[in-house]
Amino acid sequence: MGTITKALNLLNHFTELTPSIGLVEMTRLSGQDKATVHRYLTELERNGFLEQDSKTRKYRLGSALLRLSFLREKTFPTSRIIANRVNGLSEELGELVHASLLQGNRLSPLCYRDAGSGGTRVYFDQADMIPFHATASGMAMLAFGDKALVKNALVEPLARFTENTITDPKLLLARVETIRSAGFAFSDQAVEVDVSSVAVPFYQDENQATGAIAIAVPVTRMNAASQRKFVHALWCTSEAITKELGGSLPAEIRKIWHNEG
Amino acid sequence: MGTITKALNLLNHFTELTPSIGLVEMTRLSGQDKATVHRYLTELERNGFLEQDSKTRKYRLGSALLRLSFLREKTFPTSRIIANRVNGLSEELGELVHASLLQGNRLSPLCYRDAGSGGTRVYFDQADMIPFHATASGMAMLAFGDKALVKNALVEPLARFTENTITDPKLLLARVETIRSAGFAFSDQAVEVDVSSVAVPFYQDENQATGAIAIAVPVTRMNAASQRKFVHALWCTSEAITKELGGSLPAEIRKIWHNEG
DNA sequence: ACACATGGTTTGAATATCGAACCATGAAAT
DNA sequence: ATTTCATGGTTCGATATTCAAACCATGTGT
Repeated sequence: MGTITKALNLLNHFTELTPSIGLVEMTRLSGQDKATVHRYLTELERNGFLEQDSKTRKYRLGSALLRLSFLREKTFPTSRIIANRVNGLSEELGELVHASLLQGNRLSPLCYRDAGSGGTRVYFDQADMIPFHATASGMAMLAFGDKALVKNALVEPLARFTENTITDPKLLLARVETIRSAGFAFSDQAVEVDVSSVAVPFYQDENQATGAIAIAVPVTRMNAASQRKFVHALWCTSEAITKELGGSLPAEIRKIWHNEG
Repeated sequence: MGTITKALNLLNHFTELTPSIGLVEMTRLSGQDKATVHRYLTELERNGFLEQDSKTRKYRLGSALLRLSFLREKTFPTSRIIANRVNGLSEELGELVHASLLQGNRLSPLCYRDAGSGGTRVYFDQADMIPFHATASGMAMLAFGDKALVKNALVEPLARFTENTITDPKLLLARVETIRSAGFAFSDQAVEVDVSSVAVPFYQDENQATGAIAIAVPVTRMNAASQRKFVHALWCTSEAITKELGGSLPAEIRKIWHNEG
């Protein structure tokens, strides 16, 4: 692991709950030496990736990120494309729809839209990390993303969120296989009681999935018929997103989706 | 200059016109060795700061930037705060208002809003770099930002855009002094014929300006009376932005603005 | 088949990074 | 006022990473 990776990893310690971090705290979080961390932090700051509060001396994410994110979105509008489709689907179905993007071993929410059907809404927290083994989106990534993801998901014991969370690695692998042949991922109250989801992957190229789009509903609204409807809608939307992103569905995926549809 | 800075600088070569760059091209642009650049690029890619097109093998800005930008904006909503004020001011005056942020030696546009009064609009290009010596915003940064900016602005010869562009370093320094005592920056057709602007800085702390907010109008609508109106409006808006960003106006600035207002 | 450009990899030599120990400052506590 | 603790920040010799030149592999147009 090179210097650049180590430095950039510091940025991942900023979260919604800890938006600014001091030097010593960051050394604790990263497990590296204080002098090293300090050099990294100041160098990141000089480049606008961090800012330092002049009073508390704590560091926070910097405005260079805004500029580069803007530019990326202007020249390669992933976010806009996906958000449009998410909104469209949510409106069409009247349910909560959300999309997440994979980066490395991290799956993070990109956008969501709740049409607010019937008053019951599902909580969904943005800009945080999504656990792979307990969500439909995460399972979709394990099944259709880079093969290495599965191994990586098992290095740590699987956290339990509810009674339904899969914590046995063997069961998880079996579930991944099921999902692969079904062409969609599903999760029943595995991260939160009363919430069921289905998810499908989308592609930026024709190899591995780069993200997933999911529908989450109160468990009372999920049955065989509604699930079929949701999955079909997701398949269509994913195909549209994939096309707009300049990717294409892998042959085996296309086969499943079109035969079952 | 450390490794991190050199690697991060590669990101700055992506522009709206060159949104994806290959290895050799990047070597040329950065002036560094090919092996080095390749290591940097792959390491940036592994962290999601770049993505590589699977066909052309070119690199483009990655989605980690979206995630981090999102998080920054959620925990420290610079962009939202400024955009709100820009919109408000533009609506109030019916003129084009824009804001830019300083990062290092780079001034880049953050947002703009043209209320579209009278059909005449001013062209404004986002996500690019703003020249310091030829714009009101840039001059505001030279006058009220980090003192080192002025030196840095003079290392290269001053590019000429129109007949009115200041290209003589001595004249530039004199102009900076004028602006400092006036409390606002102005520019008359220095970057584009027929466009006049006024600009004032805003602050995230109480030392140096971190950005500028400006009004650009067709030269026919700029006279002593309208300029006074624009400057006054900018002062109020900057004070509001500065406060919302958690900063405060330096004593000497406050004195000028309140006495003249 | 050939030249040429691209992406990517290897090598010893050079250089920048690492990290233990150190300094400086400020806030509580005695 | 002095001590203590925690913080941010700096120094410097050992060492691990980066550098740059040469090389390989692949694809493309002639």
